[in-house]
Amino acid sequence: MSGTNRIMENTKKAPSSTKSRTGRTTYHHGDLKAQLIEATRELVEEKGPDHFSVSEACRRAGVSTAAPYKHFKDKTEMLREVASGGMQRQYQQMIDEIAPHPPGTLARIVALGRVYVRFAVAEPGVFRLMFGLSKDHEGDETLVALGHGTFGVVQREVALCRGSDVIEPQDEGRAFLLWSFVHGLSFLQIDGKLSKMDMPLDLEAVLNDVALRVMRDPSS
Amino acid sequence: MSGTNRIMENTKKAPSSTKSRTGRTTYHHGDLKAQLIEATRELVEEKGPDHFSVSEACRRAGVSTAAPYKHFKDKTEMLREVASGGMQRQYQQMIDEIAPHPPGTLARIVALGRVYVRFAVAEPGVFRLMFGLSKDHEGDETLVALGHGTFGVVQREVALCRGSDVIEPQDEGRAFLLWSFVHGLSFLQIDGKLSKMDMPLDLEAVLNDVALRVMRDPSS
DNA sequence: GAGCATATGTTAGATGCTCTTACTTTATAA
DNA sequence: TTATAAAGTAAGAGCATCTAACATATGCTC
Repeated sequence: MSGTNRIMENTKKAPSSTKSRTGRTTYHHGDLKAQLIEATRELVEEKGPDHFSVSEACRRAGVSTAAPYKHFKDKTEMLREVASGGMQRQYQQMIDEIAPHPPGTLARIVALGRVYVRFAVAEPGVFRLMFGLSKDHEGDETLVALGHGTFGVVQREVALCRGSDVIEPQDEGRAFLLWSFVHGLSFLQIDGKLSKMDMPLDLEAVLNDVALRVMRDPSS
Repeated sequence: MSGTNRIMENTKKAPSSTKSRTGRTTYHHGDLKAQLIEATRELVEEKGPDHFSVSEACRRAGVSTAAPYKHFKDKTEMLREVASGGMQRQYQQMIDEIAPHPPGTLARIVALGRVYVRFAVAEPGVFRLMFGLSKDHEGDETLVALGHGTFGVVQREVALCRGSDVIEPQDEGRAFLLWSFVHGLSFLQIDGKLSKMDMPLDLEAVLNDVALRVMRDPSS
């Protein structure tokens, strides 16, 4: 009588049931890959990208430490999944944030910067993963494509702000200045340099100031 | 080659002789702490701050893996020493680079930015250590003090550029904008984001552009 | 000098991590 | 029913950090 082991209740197909992270009743997990990615994301936020450990993620998902290697090549691939998810989330937030403002206005430029910095502050671990240790995922096509997509939005908005539908070199230059600035601001913020320097930050004011300075004709 | 003086002079006692990193003839090393810091610095550059290992540094210095713990509390203290050294080097480079230019000129502002970015590109590992993983050395007074010193130079130069000897809020604001920008530019550069975006960088041009935009009166 | 205290090495090992190999269990579909 | 693939486990190799106990050189006091 072989088939009547522990899964008495599952008479039909009824694949792995439980989704609770702790109490698993069946041999197969059912949703391990997604849960490992989520556990990785949480741990990256809690401990930082450097101190994330596969073992800890396994503990949280309630599986052995060997289990992830059926779903991921190695530790860096798990991190890459989280980075990729972050890129997509950041992109979507940008799209959502500029939507309410009329095209071609400074408000849209400011909105892009706001999303960038807020994302970094809200998810510093993932942000650091996305832009920090490039060694682990420098050749990843997906991430590069996502980065291009996001930066493309910035370039388009800068061109629109100038009243043009096509992106020209000056737009790329301005977009680059904006990117550099919010990128630096984000890192200074999440690394606590500003608080250490006793520099309170009025984000909206600074973003407006920078947007104005960058978008203005330099020869005036 | 300072610090090895006593060894040669003292003919009688003749303590640890060799300074070659590999072949040690005596039980005691003679200059282990300094050599461990240097090995750490090299490894941080070669493998990045995250992939530095104490064992590897020990191998390079030719000592057992337990030896460092007579000189450093733990791994992070070794890294902190390297970070501290980097801060001092960066500070000195700034002082040297602005010296040739007349006080109160934009050229000095540009020079500060040039040092910042060039340092990051020349020593990306140490730079990342200085500004990246704050978790390991966020409470270090020495590093905070060094940071204050460096940023103080920027503030002073900005005020001078305005024609004032005293630093006022507007100077702090401008210094902060400059810092954010070169900080972001540095990270984008060393993380290879610019090359991936097919964005060649004319550092001098960009620094001049930014210095002008930031130092200019925003209400013009 | 002699002898002790201290500084600075060593070896051995506890513990934790990543990742591999070999094996077991379950789901699917012919 | 049964072959096969998918998805888990256990065990362990290899490397890491760090501690403890021990060994040796240096420096200080006499």
